Amino acid sequence: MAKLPPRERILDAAEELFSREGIKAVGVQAIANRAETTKMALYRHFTTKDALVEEWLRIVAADYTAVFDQLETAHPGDPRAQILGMARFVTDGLPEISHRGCPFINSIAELPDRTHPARRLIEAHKAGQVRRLADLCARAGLSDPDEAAAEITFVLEGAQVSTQNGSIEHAGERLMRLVDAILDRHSASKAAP
Amino acid sequence: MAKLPPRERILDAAEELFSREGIKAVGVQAIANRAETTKMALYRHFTTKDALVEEWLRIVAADYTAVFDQLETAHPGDPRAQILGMARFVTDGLPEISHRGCPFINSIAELPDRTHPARRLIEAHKAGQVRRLADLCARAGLSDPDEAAAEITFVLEGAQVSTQNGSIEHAGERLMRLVDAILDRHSASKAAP
DNA sequence: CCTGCACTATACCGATCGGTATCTCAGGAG
DNA sequence: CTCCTGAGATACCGATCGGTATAGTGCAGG
Repeated sequence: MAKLPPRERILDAAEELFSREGIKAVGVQAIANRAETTKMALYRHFTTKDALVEEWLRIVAADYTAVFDQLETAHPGDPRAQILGMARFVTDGLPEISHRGCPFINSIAELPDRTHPARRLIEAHKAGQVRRLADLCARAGLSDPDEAAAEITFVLEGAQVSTQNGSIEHAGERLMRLVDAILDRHSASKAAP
Repeated sequence: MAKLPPRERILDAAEELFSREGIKAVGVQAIANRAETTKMALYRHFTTKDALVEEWLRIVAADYTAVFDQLETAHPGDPRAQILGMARFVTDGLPEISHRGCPFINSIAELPDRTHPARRLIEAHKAGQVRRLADLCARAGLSDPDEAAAEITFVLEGAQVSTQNGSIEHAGERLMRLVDAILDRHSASKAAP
């Protein structure tokens, strides 16, 4: 078992602990322990705990963006398939996320200061996702792309929240059906007055 | 200006600070200060900080339940109006909640332990809300009440999350339109195959 | 007056927080 | 062999955490 370099081990440990326990609940010592290194080493790679939090969220955001990119190459010229692919990605992630929750939603709850770099990163990422979704909706010929993108965003977020608090059964399938219905409704709205 | 009794002042201070800063970010000393009393008085009324958190969430949950009750008396025998009233209530709360977020969603992010009393309270409350919503959907004659209630729950939660992270404009109106569309779709699904 | 009670004020407890200084020790250069 | 360098481990820093002990204060009822 070849160890990864210290920086990667620290980021892996941060990913695991932050997403499982929350940001404020996890101390840097715990991260260092799990990464099988020391606090000193951690502070050589990250100036402060906040910087580590920010870097962790940056990686998570990049992973989501990568899914968008991957869907674009998997379904070129088929924006509707890309949108449904994003919904499918969230659906597939629900069981794993179950009761742990979305890292962005959870983290923003612990970052009430809107000027905090990590929070700005989350907000910029979410805004980018919505913009990209609206672009896909426009390309899919929907009559009101902004509205459709907003509605789809609502249900994607809501499905994750409801899975976390355990209030909804079969959240995945319901999410898929609802996204499909939203797309249908915005496709037909111009044709059936 | 007649002061409220200490216990009420403490709960008011907890409401303000917990919902604004988060649970772990607020110390009992800060709550006591804002309530214009002392830590000692606080621990006379609440055995521990967790107990105060739980009591706060119990009150917030009761407020939500009271809205359901109030809508029932305002629109007796009109379940659809009650459902739309609930959506309107969330919509009207969005500007105030703006960037602060829903107390339940935020708190559950800081309570990863599912056996924690406060978390159990939140989960029980959310499950009750969904059950009540499904009951209204059934009374409104929708073909699949559980599905409709789940979908409405998704969008109510999602609208709050998206408002908090600032990614969606006009979230309120979009929420209302989407809930309306969901109700229409589940009303017509049996009549138009 | 006095007694009792609820509340306040303050000091303190051990633990832990984010962050840092110091100390140890391996290994290459001469 | 000595000397230097630099990374890793340890101890430590002040601050703050949740929670408590203790002494004082205002006010009711007898």
